[in-house]
Amino acid sequence: MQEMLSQATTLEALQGFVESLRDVYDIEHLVYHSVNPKGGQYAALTYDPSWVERYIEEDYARIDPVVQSAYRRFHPVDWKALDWSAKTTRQFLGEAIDAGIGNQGFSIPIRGPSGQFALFSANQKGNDDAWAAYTNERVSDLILIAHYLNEKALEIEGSEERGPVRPLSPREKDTLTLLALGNNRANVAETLNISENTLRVYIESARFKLGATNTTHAVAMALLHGLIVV
Amino acid sequence: MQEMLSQATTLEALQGFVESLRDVYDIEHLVYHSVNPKGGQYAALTYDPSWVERYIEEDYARIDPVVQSAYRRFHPVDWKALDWSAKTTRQFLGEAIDAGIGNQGFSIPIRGPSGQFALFSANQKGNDDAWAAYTNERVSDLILIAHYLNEKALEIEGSEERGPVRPLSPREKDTLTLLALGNNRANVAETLNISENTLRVYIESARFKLGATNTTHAVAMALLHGLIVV
DNA sequence: GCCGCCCTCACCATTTTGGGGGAGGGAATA
DNA sequence: TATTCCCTCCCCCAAAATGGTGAGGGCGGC
Repeated sequence: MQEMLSQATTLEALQGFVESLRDVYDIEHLVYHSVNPKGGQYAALTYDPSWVERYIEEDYARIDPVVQSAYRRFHPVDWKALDWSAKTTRQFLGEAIDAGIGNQGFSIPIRGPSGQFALFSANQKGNDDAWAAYTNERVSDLILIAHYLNEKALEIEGSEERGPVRPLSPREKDTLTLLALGNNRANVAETLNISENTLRVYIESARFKLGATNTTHAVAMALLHGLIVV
Repeated sequence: MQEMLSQATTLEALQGFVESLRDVYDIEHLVYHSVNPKGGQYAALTYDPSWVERYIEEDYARIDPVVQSAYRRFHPVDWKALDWSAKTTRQFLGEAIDAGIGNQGFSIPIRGPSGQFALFSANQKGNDDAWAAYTNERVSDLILIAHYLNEKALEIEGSEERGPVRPLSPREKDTLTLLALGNNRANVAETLNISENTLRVYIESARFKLGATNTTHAVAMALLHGLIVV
């Protein structure tokens, strides 16, 4: 199976890979869904194309409780554990079921550097017990698949989503870190025991290196690039 | 093995688990190393305690090329592929080898929401070929272990590293997102087709919800909490 | 129906940032 | 040795952000 994946060099091939996986794993639907930072989405999945189109058209990722919940979790999420109570959520659920998505499912969140985020989901119709048995048996396999699939997808898409940036000097890192924590220039300068004038040089050079238009932008970019850790 | 892990309820038990894993996998050292956002670190590992102490004391995570490189990658990293040329890095390497760390190794980066980051590394002394054979055989197992180990560590530590925050309204998200991209208030207001005065209300209410002292802080917090996606 | 939250807009004084200069000493690298 | 960063400091002035306060309409939940 991994040999098959390693031969995939296009996103279309990934799509085919996911489809064949569905048969191997004897499940109705498998979905690899990459939510790129820039708002672009890519998916390799077994859903009905019309549902996919609608999902993207309506930007359902914003209300899809699976996406929203997985985005702030580490563990794989069983769909049963989600909150489906909100009105918009119930409506979304109704549409999804009409489109043939199973009532049982679980999703594995996958993260990369710079905020890359993807979901690998398996789902089908069925009762709770059967589903619990299935997930219990398959979860390790699916975690690994999620991992390799994401690795491959990033490789194909070109993982340099955010262009490379010049590394920051230690002082620049200190500066942006303290700014990210909510300090203003005066505070940061005091903390670092330097004059505010000096501090400004660091901020501006960091901004220049990052191609940022202002301090907020520079801090956001430094965080997203993993250049500073708060 | 997973049963053994599921019974671990303390960080000490995790330590024991990692030690027994080392024997099962016939390797010199295994290291689970969680780098918490706040700068706190936790590790379950098989290194010499004096090296661990020194590592923490000197804050070597800041210069350790394994940590630095893994932090901005998705794939597991083989230590051979790293850049060991910088002076401080070579010195660090010398100290590490003196402390008994193997010359061959690889590390699997693991990420959670809100910027949680951990590393699971395996290493030992040996030549390149033997190491390549070992990693090729074991990498899938180790990826899974890394996954479960991190899941368990977060569970034990309490994964609410950053206190919960009130959710942001759609307009607040829009606002912070556009600010994170480097727009100033005037631009954002124009983009959203609202007056700058209105925009300010969103910024301030977002700041209030997040407990942020200024816009930069609010944007940084929103990014780290996964409340906005840029 | 009331309460809370969201969306929208306004004004004014003050504080904070940004733009654009210049300058010296030190460390590292090519 | 020359060049390139890095760290440190200074000045002036314009532009932008912030703090505080007030206010109306809408929607959804209890």
